[in-house]
Amino acid sequence: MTLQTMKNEQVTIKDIAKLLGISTSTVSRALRGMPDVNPDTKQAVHELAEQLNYQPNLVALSLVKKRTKTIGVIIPSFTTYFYSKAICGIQEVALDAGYHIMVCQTNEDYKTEIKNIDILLSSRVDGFIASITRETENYDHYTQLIQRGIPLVLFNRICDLEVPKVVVDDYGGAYKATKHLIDIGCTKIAHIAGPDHLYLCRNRLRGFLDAMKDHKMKIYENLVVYSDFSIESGMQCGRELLQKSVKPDAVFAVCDTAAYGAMHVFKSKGLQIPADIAIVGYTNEPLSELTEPSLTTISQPIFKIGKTAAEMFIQMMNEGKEYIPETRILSTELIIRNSTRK
Amino acid sequence: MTLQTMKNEQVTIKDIAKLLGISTSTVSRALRGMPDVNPDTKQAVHELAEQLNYQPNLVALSLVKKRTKTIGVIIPSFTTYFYSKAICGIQEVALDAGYHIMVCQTNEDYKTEIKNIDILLSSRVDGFIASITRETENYDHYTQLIQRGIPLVLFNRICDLEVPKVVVDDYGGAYKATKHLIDIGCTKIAHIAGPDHLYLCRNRLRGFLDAMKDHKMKIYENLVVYSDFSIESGMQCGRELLQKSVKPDAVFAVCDTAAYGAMHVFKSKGLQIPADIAIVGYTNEPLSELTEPSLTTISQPIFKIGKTAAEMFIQMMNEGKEYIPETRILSTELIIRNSTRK
DNA sequence: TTGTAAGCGTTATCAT
DNA sequence: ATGATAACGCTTACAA
Repeated sequence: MTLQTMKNEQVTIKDIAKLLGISTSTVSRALRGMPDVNPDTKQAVHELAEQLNYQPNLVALSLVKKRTKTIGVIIPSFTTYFYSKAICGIQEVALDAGYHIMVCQTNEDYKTEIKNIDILLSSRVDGFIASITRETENYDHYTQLIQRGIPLVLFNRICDLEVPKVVVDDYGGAYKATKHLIDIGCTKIAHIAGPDHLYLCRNRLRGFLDAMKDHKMKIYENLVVYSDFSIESGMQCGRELLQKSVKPDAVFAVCDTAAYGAMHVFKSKGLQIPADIAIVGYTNEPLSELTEPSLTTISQPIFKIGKTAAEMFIQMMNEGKEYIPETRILSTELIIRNSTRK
Repeated sequence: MTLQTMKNEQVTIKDIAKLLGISTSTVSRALRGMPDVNPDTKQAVHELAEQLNYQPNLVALSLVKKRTKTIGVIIPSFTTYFYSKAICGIQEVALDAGYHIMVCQTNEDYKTEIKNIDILLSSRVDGFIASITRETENYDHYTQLIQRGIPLVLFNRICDLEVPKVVVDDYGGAYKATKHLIDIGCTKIAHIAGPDHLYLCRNRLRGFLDAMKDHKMKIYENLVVYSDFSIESGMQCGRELLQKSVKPDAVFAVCDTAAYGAMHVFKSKGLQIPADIAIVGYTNEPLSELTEPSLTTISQPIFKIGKTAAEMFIQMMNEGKEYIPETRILSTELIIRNSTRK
């Protein structure tokens, strides 16, 4: 019966030391491959560690090093494709760099956002990668992090703070989408916007408006309606638009899900897409290829957004105070599908 | 300038003790609301703690208590609706019980599954809630956990181990789905199955076959084709089915995503759904309501699955060796939509 | 009611 | 090249 089968407990550096009749410091040094340790000792330690299936106790390490190598990630929702995909990117980079992630969702609730930060803080995460809720208008909880010198990277849903950020070119994407609708001959173009105090939404709205202006299109102010990104609110917006005095012949939606909702309403009212009304979304979710008709959209490099955010986080950790916040803007691509192929 | 603004470091029990001129043990006791501590002292401690914004250091607590109050969660993929929703349920219960979760995805890769367990183990998670990959055929890594007395709860994708499990009534759901197709008059019913060594898939297949037998339907063996759950493989299966000598007039798919793929292929080949071919899926993803036609499906209480798994985990943690593994089978519901409304 | 001291698993600073 | 020892922040006997 070996040591490990005898007791349930994980093997520690002490066990190895005792078994080898040496001190824990020597074992520690050997394990970490430090110089100034006898090759024979080193080998013996490694062999025994292997044999006993020794796993360093990260909890103890965290306590002494005063850092947990854990990144707190705050997102609005797990079930939104964008965020689940972004997490993939974050985790890939994090694990490669020896970091773990701990993810909390806010459910778009400001209070929950604050609570999540607190929860993660008491777990002593080394810092945060976050996307703010659509409700958040007060950034004190984030400002406090900055003041306390706790690394913070914002992605996608950012706000006006002196921290590294990763976003896509929301303005440019929206501009491209709108121009595309103009190019195919639409004249009464509507926009299903998102929550107004998110930069992301304002930028997409600006891109829409500027594209319209630049191409001398008449802007119908009441053809801009507001959604909360969800399918349901997309449906609501679709219904709203159909009741306007000016009937739109195209819609640019702030995201694919809102577009799905609107599209569904249009079809159920007997409208032909794109003949009667063309639609463009934003994000390029996997299903956008399969909707009927398939959805023209702006694709975002979501995985890369996550990766970039994590890379910036780790750089920030490594460089400490020297690190100068930078905003990385990734580019988007117009994917033309049947919802705009007249 | 107060203590906390002076130094970046988090306030500790020592700081409070020093400031109050008492010992750390008293502070600790006061903070935890233990009896036998002078009400005045207790109040002073609480007030100062509040004022200094003291947050207990969970890392230190974990070290002394030899448990981290963290659950390792292993899922095939973040971006699959089912798992992201299940995580919501898990996290809700976990947070309420003072637990944190640390989620890793396997990407359906067996080696990654093993690696994830290792990673989480070195973080000293208290146990695991897991769904195995579709590749996993060897369960040694899980058996080792059990032997070491580390709590494990399996959900959805389970295997034959003596641990608590949460599943839906896969057999019954499949039976209901198939019977529905029979009821509406289909006679050549195909099944898009999933990876054969997942119980979940075998049970759905059995449910399908039994429903057919019980209703004296002719079973066309080569109308059972295998997918890997993805949209793409659903498309592949759809194409396959159309090439069979016997043309199916209905399909029961192992999951909604595979159904989406098949549906897309059928439509692109000019088939009318459900007139030419009816379709039923499994899971009831949010989008299944919006597909064209909307998808009849078996809805699963995903959030509840997650919650139940977490509840069982916590019960297991609390009861320790006394806990007797139990398998909770949640029921499903047939949601009839247009893909089967002839 | 409160304080002292040991311990959780590790690293780091001195000695030796 | 190696060993003691203190420290990380907290809990917990045991003393007082």
